[in-house]
Amino acid sequence: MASRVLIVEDDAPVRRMLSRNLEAEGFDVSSASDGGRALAAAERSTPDLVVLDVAMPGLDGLAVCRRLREKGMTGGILMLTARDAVDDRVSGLVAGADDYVVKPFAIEEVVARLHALSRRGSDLRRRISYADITLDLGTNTVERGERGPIELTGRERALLELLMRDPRTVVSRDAAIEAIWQGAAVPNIVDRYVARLRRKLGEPPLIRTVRGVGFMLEA
Amino acid sequence: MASRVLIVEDDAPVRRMLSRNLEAEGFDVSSASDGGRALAAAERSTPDLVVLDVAMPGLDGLAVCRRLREKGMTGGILMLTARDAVDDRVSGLVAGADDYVVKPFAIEEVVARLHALSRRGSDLRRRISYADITLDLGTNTVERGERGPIELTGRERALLELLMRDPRTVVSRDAAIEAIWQGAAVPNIVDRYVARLRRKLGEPPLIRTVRGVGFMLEA
DNA sequence: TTAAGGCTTCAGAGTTCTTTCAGAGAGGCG
DNA sequence: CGCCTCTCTGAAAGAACTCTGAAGCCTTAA
Repeated sequence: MASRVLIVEDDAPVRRMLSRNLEAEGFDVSSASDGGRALAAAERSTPDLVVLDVAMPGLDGLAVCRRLREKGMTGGILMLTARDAVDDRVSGLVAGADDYVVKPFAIEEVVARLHALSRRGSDLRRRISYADITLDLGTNTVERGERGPIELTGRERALLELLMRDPRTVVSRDAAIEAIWQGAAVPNIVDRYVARLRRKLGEPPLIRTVRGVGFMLEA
Repeated sequence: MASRVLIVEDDAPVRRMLSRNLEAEGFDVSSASDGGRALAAAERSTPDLVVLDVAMPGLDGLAVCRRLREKGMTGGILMLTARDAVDDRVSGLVAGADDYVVKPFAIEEVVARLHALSRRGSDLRRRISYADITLDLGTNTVERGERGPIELTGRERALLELLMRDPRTVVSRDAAIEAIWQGAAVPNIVDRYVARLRRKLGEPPLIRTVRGVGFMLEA
């Protein structure tokens, strides 16, 4: 009952090194050299764990992570990020990663974290709260006070999560489009989703617009 | 303008070691030995940065972190977590921490991360103050003493910022028009916005007219 | 293949901000 | 005290920004 690990890493030597070591640790390893292949591989046989390099040509780690979660992958995802790229780590968690290791890494570190993730299993339900709302990242639902669960679509959840990560801090349309749409969208799309969130979240209003700047979460 | 750091750590030797080293690094250090005291200390003088041990008797680091954020603390929070406690790190970030260091840590690591956070924080949420007013450049709001937040429009904020950059220094209409309107406007526009700021900022008056010259900020 | 739901864009309505003007008000000087 | 200049303010037109309904496209599920 070995955990199946999928390694996604474009650098062949690193990939092989990981592969070798994780196999030696008793994991059932498969690997992919880019984002597209990773998604295909995950489609074929859902891995229990994924080791994902953030920086890759083509579909990058964040995008892969997002897609995996959208497809219902619930296992642990360990990101490999560049040193000091704090933003990567945060975006990684936003995209649905569970933990990360900074490159260059000690292989023991990766092994230890994977074991931890595997132990933790898939019963994890990450949630974030602010004021009287709680967003369940596992099920894309929000609870507000005593009100029953409100179901969100993928985009709605992504935007709400972005706002909840930094409450009382303005998020510009550009920043949101960068984070959620990878820069490819009309600014108005943010307004559209803010409107939907406002309607779904009900009263009293939580999302405040700061004219000329963007939107922010505030109780 | 040293960054004020609050250290929250129940283990006295570790706390003293941190305190000594961070002071040597030029931080303005205060410390607390448990969660309750930490919140009280943060209440008294809002720190720019917080170093927070996750594992503490009573109110633990995660709870403290959450409370601090709820209270509007916007500075960087660095968590100290136990090795292999992956859940702690993730929950820490979810609770609002900005980064973490694994125990046992090298003091250099802590110092480096704090500097990084201090740098990041300063351009994420910049604020400038003079007398009893504080202008939040991120949200275009002003707070005056105990009064609630006053929202400014883009032009109002630009003008107030200009005045606050050099308090007690006269800014001529031409200079203001040059800086804010790129030279394309009637001098009277400045009067118009000074009037609005005066009304919004209330009593006692802060913007003084220097007849024949311009305006200046003075308590 | 159809149906349903989500995603995105567009255009018009609604709201808020910006700018100008003109006249009232205040200050300084002979 | 009177005059002249500079400053202040209300009103209003115009510009900019935000919000929302509607419609088309795409993906997924049946």
